[in-house]
Parts: sequence; C-alpha cells; structure tokens
Amino acid sequence: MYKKFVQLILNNNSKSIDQLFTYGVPDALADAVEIGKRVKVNFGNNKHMIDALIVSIDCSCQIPEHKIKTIIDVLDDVPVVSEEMIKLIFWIRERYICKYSDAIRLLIPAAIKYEHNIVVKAKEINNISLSDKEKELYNFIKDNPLELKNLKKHYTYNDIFTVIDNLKDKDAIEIISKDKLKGKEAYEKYVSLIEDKNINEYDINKTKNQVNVINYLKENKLVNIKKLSEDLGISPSVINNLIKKDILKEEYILYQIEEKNVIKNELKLNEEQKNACESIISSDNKVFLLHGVTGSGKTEVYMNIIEHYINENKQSIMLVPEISLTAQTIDRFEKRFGNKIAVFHSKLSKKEKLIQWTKVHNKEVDVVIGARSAVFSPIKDLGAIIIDEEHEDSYISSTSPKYNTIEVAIKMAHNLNSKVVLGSATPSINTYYMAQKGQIEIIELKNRVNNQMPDMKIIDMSSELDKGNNTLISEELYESMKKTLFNKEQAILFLNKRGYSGFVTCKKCGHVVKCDRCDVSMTYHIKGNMLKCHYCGRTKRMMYECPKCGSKKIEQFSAGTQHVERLVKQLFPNAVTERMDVDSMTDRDCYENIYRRFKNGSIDILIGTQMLAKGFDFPNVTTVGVLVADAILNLPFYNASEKTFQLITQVSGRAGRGSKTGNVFIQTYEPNNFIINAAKNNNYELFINEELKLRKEFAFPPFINIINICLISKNEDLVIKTANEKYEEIKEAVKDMVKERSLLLYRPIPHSIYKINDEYRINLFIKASRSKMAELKKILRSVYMDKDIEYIKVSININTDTV
DNA sequence: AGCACGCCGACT
DNA sequence: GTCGGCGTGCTC
Repeated sequence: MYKKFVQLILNNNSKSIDQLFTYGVPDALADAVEIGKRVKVNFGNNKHMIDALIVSIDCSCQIPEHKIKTIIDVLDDVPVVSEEMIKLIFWIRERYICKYSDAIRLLIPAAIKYEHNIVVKAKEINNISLSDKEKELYNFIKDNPLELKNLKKHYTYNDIFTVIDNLKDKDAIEIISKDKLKGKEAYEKYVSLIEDKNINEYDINKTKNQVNVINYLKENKLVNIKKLSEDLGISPSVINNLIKKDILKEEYILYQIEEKNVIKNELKLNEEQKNACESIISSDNKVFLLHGVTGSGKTEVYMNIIEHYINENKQSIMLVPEISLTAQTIDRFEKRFGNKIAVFHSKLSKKEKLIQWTKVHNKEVDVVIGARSAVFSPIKDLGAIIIDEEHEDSYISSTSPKYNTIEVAIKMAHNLNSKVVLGSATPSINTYYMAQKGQIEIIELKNRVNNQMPDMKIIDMSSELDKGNNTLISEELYESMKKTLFNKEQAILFLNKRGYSGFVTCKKCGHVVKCDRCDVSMTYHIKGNMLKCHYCGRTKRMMYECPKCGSKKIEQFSAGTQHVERLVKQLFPNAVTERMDVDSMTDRDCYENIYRRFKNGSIDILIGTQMLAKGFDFPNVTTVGVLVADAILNLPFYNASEKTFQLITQVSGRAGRGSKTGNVFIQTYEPNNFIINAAKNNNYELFINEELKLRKEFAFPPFINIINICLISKNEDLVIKTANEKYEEIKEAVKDMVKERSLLLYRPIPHSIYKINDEYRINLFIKASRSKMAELKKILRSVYMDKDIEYIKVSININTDTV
C-alpha cells in the first residue's frame, strides 16, 4: 500500500514509548519527507496529533501493514537536525541512559516546538435526542468553541471522549484541529500589497486608516508590521483586517541584528603558538590537548585555528565555561571575526536562542561561541570544536541527560570528521589519561607570552597564629598588597566558598539555621540583613533570638567573602574593594559591571570565590592571595586533590600577566602538603602522575567508572522504599559481576544534601570496570528506564567512560 | 503519557 | 439499567 515508510522518534516524554515507530508515507508527501524533518502524526487512540522526527526512510517495513498509520503532514521545509546529529541522538541515548526525547531536546530549540490542539464547536441541533451527559457537555460548549485542553479542565468526567464521540456521531458538534508551529518568534511579521494597485482601484469599503495603510505600502512595498502601525498611529488589527480581506499578504522575515562595523585585528603569534597551530591543523589526529601554562596565549591559538577553517568554508564552535562568557570574550572574537559569530548561553531567552540557532542553521556565521550547550549547534560543515578550560566542571551537564561536553565533542569530531581542541593549564585527569594512552595528541605551550611566571610563596598560617595574627590575611600578603596599592596596581583575594560559608549559629545551644525546604544551612547576607539558601534561593529575615532555645547569642559564623571584605576595608580603608561571588552577582550585568571596573582600574582589591579562577586576563594584577588553600582539599570527594591543584594554579595564573611580576601567596595550615607544593612549583606532571597512581590504587576514575543513580521525590517514604527495591533488583542482576570482582555495588544512601526544595534524594553508587559497562547499562535501563516509576524522578550519572 | 476497555460496586 | 472508579494494556 505504501511505497515509503519512515521511522520516527515521537515527541513524547514517556519512558514507556521511548522507541522508534514506523509510519507510512502517502504519495503526496513522498518528496517532502527527509531525514531530520519533523512530521505530524496521530498516535495511539490519541485525539491529539503529535510531532515526530524522521530518523530513517525505508521502502519496506517489518511491522504488519494493517498496523501502520500514515503521516499527516511534513512540518519543516528543511531538516532541523542533520543526519550526523541524528546519529548523535542515538549515541547520547545509549551513553547517558536517557530517552530519545531527552537527547532531541538538546538539539532542537524549545521555541520551535510544535503544538496541536483540538477545538470543539457546537453545531445547530434540532430534533436530536441527547442523553443527560451529552446535553451537559453540549450546553457547556454551545456559546463558545473550546480548546479540548481547556474543556478538560472544567468538564472532568473521565469518559469525556466517549461523550464527544457520541455527540460527533449525532452531528451535534464539530471538531476542528488547530496546530501551531512555534518558532515564528524569531521572525518579524512584514506586510505588502498583493496587487500593486492604486487606492481607488480597490473594490471595498475603506476606512480612513485602511486608506492610509494602502497608500503607505504603495510607497514602501514591504514593511515591518510593528513599524507600520507605529508610523501611522494605528492598531495592528487594521492591518490584520486587510490581510483577511486578501488585500495585503503577510510574510515572516528573520529578525535582523544590527550590522556592526568592526576593525579586524591582526593576530601576532609567537613561535610556540605558531607551531601549536600548525601541528593541530596538519596532524591526522582528531583530538588535541593544548596544555599551556596560564598566560601562554591559548586564545590566539584558538582563533588562528578557527580562521584556518573559515578559509576552508567551515564553521567552528568555541566553548568556554559559562562564567567566562563575558562581553570581553565576545568582544575579542568580534574583533577577529566581525559579525559572523553566534553566541549561546543560559541567560538567553527562548526567542534569542532561536535567533542564534537560526543564524547558525542558515550558515550565516563562522563561529559559535557559547557555554556547553552550544556544542549541539546545527553546524553542517564543522571545522573544529574548541573547549577552553576543559577541566571545568561546568562542561558536565547538571541536568539529565548529564552529558559530558568533551565526550560529545569527540563523538561529533568522529561523526563529522572535524577536530577537537581541549585547552587548559591544568588538564583534567581524564583528559590527561586519554592523552597518555595515545587517544589525544598533546600540544604544549610552555612559556607565558610575557615570559615570566609569577613568584609563588606558601605561607604557613599556623605560624601566623603563633605570631598573634588570627585573621585570614598573613603579614606577608598584607605587605605585598600594600606595595601593590602603592604602585597603583591591583590585588585579588581568593576564598573558597564551600569550606567557609557564613552560616548562622547559636552560641549557646549550637543550633544552626537551616532552610525549611532544603537540608542545608542558610548563609547570612549583610545586604538586607537576611539569610539565604544557596540551593533554592529562599530567604529569611535574620533573627535576634535562637528559634530553638531563645538565647540572644545567635550570630553569623563569619568567614565568608563578606567577612574578608570587612577585614580588607579595615586594613586598607582608602582602597576600593569589591566582592564577587554567587551571592553578590545577582545577574550578568552586575558581573559585567565589576569586571569592567576592575579591568579599567577603578577597583583596587577584588575578593571572590571560584568565579575568579576562570580565565580572566587583568594585566595590572600583581598580588594574588589564596586565603585558605586547604579548604577544598578536605572535601569528601575523590577528586578533591585534582580540584585543589587546578584552583591554586588557575587563581595564581591571574597574577603578573602584564609587564610586571606577579606575587602569589598560598596560605595554608599544611605547608608541606604535596599538592599545594606541586601547584606552587607549577609542576603539573609531578602532580598528575602521583594522582594517577593513587586513583589506580584506590580504584577511582579514570581506571574505573563510577555510576550514580539518584532517585528524587517529594514523598520521602516512597523514595526510600523504591530505592531499596531497585537496589535489590540491581543486586540480583549484577551478582555474577560482583562475584568476579569487576563490580562494586553500594547500598543506597541519602544524597549529601538529602532534601532540596522539598524533594528527597537517595543515591546509589556503583563502581564498575570498563569492560562491564555495556552490560551494566542494559541492566540500568531495564531497571530504571523501561517504565515510568510513579512520582519519582531518576537521574543517572556515569562518570566519563573513555572511548 | 494518554487513552480505551473491562470489571465492579453503588445508586436510581 | 446507568454512572463513575480504578486497574491493565497498547500505541507503528
């Protein structure tokens, strides 16, 4: 019956139908179907139409033909997902144990979602006998036609569809289907005259406004509807009326971004940078680690590679951690590549995202700059994917599917025959290990552009205490800051937030104020004199009495950045001091503002958290203080050493980037600590080889995979019960692997923050050797993903399993 | 998920 | 009989 069949991924969020479905293609649509386009289909007994993505086209099918339904319509003129990216969808679903629809969500912007609805409209009835229920529903919709979803809200009989069907059979109502292909948001509506006639030639009743519109359009041809109504001071409905009367036609034109005039800067590369570029471009390898010390000019190398591919008519993707996606980064690329860039980050609205997406899709740009999600940009001829500061945690998605941007990029490089460049001064252990095994080619940049590394010093804080200084700023750091300020240079003080937050505690009974909805202590904020939860953002008034014992001895345990700020203001009353951390940065503008003021020298001392470590380039900074270097070292994560090394190196790297030497002070209570010393001596090799030894010995990644399955629910009893049931299922399924010691299964335990936003979380950890991963993933899918678990969200996180 | 279908008990 | 509640099973 059908000559063509298509395999579809349905746009449906349910786990139980997370599979491919075959539909028949009617002859009329045979030419329009194409892999990567979306189609409209009917599914199940569903009254709704849903959209689906074509993933393959066949001339035969395995399913008995009486079961096959037809596709109703093709929704896209051109494919929205390329064939290569469809391969990626399948890969993501396997790799991260998620649904097709989760993978698709990453690739297609939310704003072009397709919506379908049914409108139920009453007809004239005479002499038709209706049952009571039918009558009720008929009367309900008699006066105004209703969308089915609204109808369902008011009319809650569960046999609503039977009643509707009966009414339809009796010819009392009609059902009109109405679909909406969203995505017009990125476009602006323009109108023009259908026929170029003079005003008097129109054979209609014309109002004064309509005459004005027609005359205006006769003059200006194609006009933006917004501009038209503004210029003539009329309501858009005048224009829309003329469209209805077939006098005007409407047209949607992509929202235009103003052209900027940019002067392209010439790139000056030093010998080392030049060699790096050439090696990457000429090598047969696909994946590279650009290991360059801080300040070695990696960005110039990136831009040069991108430039090379532009000359081959290929587009590239430049990924940076979300936080370094500042106006400065964008400016820098604009100066180099002019207007031909698209920018993606999480703060864009749906419409803005779609605008950027469309620009890339239409091949109007050469470079995409963005945070991790930009790796999924719809580029057809991909030159290179560049991942700057590749060791950053933000490259691993925190929402399901918890993809690792580096893995995705490497997969894409293989699918699309392009290159991946991972850049960092402190490569992650996984990346370095892959490089050691020969899966990644290492390119080194050993020298700073200005040829001088900062002078690093470890300060023993316990001897500072002996000297009678119990503040967070050592004498030496203080002296250096004084000198820096005297020379009109700048200083950065770094404090690790996680170790020292300003929680509020009662000195009498020890009660700590916690968030009502989350199982975390709240942080005191001077601004507004209030307490804030870092997980859900809820705030409370600061209290003056302990809510537990009533004592007035309740105060903030202050050692956070706010405390440091106060201390610095005491020590340097004449300096301009600013603080940069998650709490003081309410929005992007705020961040930009501090960034700019620090850059142009109107701030002398900047105090901050992790945020400061991320690739900033302030040439006038000559003193950097790491106030409590041990703070992260003692966190209970297997990668605490790695993170400490990275953080110290990155923060120190902010010093002395210009012509003056930088001084770095690493304050610690463990001055002999191996990691702190390795960081001080800038000895990455030494650190990483030692760390790899330990990871191997204690069976941690990259030698083994850690799988973390988190069950989340508002119902505490249910989530505990389910976690235990699922644990038993897993235990049974993996018992052979446990016996042969290739897998370790731990008992379910509460998440380190058990309650967040009133939802309870239970974690299950598994350690598995790489050879067992395929089998284990199948088991996990059947236990957690085959059908929906009622009221429970499942989040699966598999630590990098290298290819 | 979203729906049909079928079984059951309650109510007129 | 008719209505509504709920468990089960299917969707190309």
